[in-house]
Amino acid sequence: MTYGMMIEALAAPTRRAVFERLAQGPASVGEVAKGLPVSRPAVSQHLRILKEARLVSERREGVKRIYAVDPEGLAVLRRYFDRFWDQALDNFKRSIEGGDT
Amino acid sequence: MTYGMMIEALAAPTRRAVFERLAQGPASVGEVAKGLPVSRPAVSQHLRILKEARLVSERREGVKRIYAVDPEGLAVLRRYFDRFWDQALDNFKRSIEGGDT
DNA sequence: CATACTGGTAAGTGATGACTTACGGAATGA
DNA sequence: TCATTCCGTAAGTCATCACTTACCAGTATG
Repeated sequence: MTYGMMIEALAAPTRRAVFERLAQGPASVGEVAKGLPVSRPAVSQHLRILKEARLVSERREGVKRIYAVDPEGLAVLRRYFDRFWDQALDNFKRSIEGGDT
Repeated sequence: MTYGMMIEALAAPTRRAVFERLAQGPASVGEVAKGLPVSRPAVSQHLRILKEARLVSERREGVKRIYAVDPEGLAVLRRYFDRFWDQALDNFKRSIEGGDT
């Protein structure tokens, strides 16, 4: 069910923006907040959700906390959609072959 | 921005269940509703969202409406995640190569 | 110690959204 | 035409959630 949390995490536009920012490269909370039209606490809350969903990881560096996307989490999501992709192609093929006996 | 609508569409658990049911094969509204713990109108509303997001397509068959997943929509989502996958691998490589001089 | 950064947490608010029941409307079969 | 089956839509409700401001804790630097 972990992919469920991931999809829900990426559903909120602002949170998706946070994630896409981190995809460009690791950043601190303040750095992410600077590029977004929301407050820093809002970003902090979004990062918590993303971290719980295993989409980003946190690394402490002195007084800062550096967040980065977690490749393993992304892999889970990719596998999820790949599965449906295969099923969809299967169904599509079957429907063409007129197999609705 | 169409992938945004898609992710938001798949965020709701019930709606994701509707989509996953259709991934197994096309079905009518009633058939989908029969396998879920929600009312038929609820399923109907979910299907509308999924259709607007281009994740499913509708085909009229007599008095019935057959819904099926739209492979093109799925392709858009896959491309979206593939892009981040590539970026994530790039960042990962860079971080290993100790490039934080 | 005092100050200035960092950032997580609490509490409150306004909006969104996922449901329900009730209804209407189109196609089939007698 | 009448009844039946299929389904979308309207309206209302309850919960969730994304955001704000205010506050507090930890780490450097004078």
